[in-house]
Amino acid sequence: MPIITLPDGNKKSFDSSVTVMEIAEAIGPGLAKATIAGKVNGSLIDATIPINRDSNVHIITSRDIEGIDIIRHSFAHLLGHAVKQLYPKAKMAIGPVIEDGFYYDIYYEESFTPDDLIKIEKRINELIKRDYDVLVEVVNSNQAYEIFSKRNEPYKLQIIKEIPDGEEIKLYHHEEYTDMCRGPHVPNTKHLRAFKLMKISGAYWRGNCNNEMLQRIYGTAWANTKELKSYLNKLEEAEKRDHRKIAKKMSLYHTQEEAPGMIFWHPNGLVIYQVLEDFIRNILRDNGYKEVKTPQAVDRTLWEKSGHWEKFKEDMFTTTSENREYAIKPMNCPCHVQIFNQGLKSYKDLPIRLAEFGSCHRNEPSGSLHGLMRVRNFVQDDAHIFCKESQIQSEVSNFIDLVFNVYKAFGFNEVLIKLSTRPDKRVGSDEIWDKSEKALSDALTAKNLKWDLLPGEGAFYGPKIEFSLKDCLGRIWQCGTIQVDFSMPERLEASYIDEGNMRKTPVMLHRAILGSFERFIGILIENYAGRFPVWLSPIQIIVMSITDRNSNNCKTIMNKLIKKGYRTEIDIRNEKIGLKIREHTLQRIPFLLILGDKEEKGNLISVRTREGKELGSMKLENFISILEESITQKGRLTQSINK
RNA sequence: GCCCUUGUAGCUCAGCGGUAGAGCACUCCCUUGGUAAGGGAGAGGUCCCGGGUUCAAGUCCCGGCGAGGGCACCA
Repeated sequence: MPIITLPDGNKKSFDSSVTVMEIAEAIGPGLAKATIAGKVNGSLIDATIPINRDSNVHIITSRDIEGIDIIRHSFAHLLGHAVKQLYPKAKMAIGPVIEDGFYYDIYYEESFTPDDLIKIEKRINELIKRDYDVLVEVVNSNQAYEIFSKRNEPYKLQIIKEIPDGEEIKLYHHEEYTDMCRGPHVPNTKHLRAFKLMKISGAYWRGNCNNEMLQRIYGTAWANTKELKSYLNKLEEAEKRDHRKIAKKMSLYHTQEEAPGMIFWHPNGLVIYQVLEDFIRNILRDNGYKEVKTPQAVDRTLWEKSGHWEKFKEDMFTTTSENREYAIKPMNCPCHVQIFNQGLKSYKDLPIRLAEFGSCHRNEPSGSLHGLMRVRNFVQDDAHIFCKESQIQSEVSNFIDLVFNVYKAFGFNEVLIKLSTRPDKRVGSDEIWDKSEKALSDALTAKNLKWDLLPGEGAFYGPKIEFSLKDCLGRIWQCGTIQVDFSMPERLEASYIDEGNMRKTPVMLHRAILGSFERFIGILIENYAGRFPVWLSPIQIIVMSITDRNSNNCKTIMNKLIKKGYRTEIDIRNEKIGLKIREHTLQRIPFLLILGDKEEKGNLISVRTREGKELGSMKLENFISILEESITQKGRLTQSINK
């Protein structure tokens, strides 16, 4: 006699065990029709599985987030149903839910092409129309093993082998197709309507590159076609923000075959780069850092000492001279230790903070290169803090504040924080790792920040905090970082004299705020869709003439602005003002000045913004104060004259 | 590095066995026009590189290189 309590507090009692679907039917046929699954005492359950005990039940429909996830998960099965009909020899591996959709990893001898995708999509649509019931069956692992042996699904068998004995396994029958899953799933395919297969790619079985490569089919799925359409629209819009496309249009940089993964910065792009560098340089100076510059190529023995050679020799560019082998530096830290090592240091000198905008080369795998986001030659706003153990906490804490202050200037509203702990392949004792991991997590906890733990993802010399930002398609890129390193100073024989006149090894903190300029600029381009805040804008002002008569006046105004340090260009072509406005608006220049006879006579300028707002005629001084205001504001998220 | 896709004019792309195309940009001419495209003419291509198939190859096949999307990697 289960008594069911609904979210609104209403109680219903039933004579015998009851399913979520039956509860929904008891409430109303509309709800029953919409029922996807239930949340019983907090855990999700299939709509057709009986409940025997008194329970709190929440009926899940496509309006719940859980409901959409269930739809996506069931779509993965439906994809399996279609694939096995079209390609009976395919072996199904795993088909989980991901953000916005699902995928299925499949082994199949021939490779799937985009044409196959269309075929599969068509078959799914045919299956959908049958509105068949999805049947759940609970079995034990022996039964499951037998079933998937018969069905000749080796990957499923491998998964079953890893499920502890005695644990129940749920099978979901989609007509003749059977899949295995924790569930829950939709009770009927009528809930599966809005989907699109998106792409195929390779994926290693179990994510291990020593295993065979499977074919992964990605799909997106939604509660209804309206949501699907709006998602596809959003995607299309997001793709327009792609930094590679915008950078080409704005002539920020280019790459070419002869230098894969390396950037040819054009004048426009270098402006952004230099503004950022100056910005950071000032911040470092104000925060007790000293800037240094170290060699580009260093003898291999130093990298052997630091431990990089052993782990990364394949990933470094090397060069030789007179029988000596050099590595083009992949990072600055060993060189900074060399600077620290010059002269005897006292505990009174610590912390010593050495910063460098050092150009580094890493021979990244070709498949990982991605526009500005992942390159083989980059410059970080890198610095290393040499300090005593007792100073770690405050250094880390101050650094976190610094990162957030800097990021605020760009107006980012989503910074992801991750703490990565000891990897399998590492140097240093467990005791040291315990200490460093604790130092980092304590600093984060003390600031009340939300962060994710990534076990095993730390650097080989120490744990790290990462500050990541998202690109236009939601891909996550690490930018800022702080890493504790007890090992490298020791390996490279750094030391200081402590209070007791003893030689001690300092702790080293590796840290970067922006990370690589390349990546950070990539993120900025996508974040602003190329409409840089005025302080970063490659060209801040374009001065345009109405007719040839106004050319000289344009030049005069331009020169005045350039003299004051504003990045200004002129357009005195024999073209109509409408065309000039269009072109420079598309070039995302924040301020467009229009100079005609009227302005010349009144000693005025006419100002228009790239957002299409006409600010009217004004004196140059007035315009400069508007300019100053927007430059000072940087990219902070407050009201702007441009918004 | 692995899997799939892809590489044609400065840019965006069409052509997919039979003498290289469009729009925009560019050059020249006309137009001096007031807040997102004025008009006309012209010039521009070892169709990524190297092999092969064919009477004939941007077009089909193989190999390389680059790029795009994933996977793996990421000091």
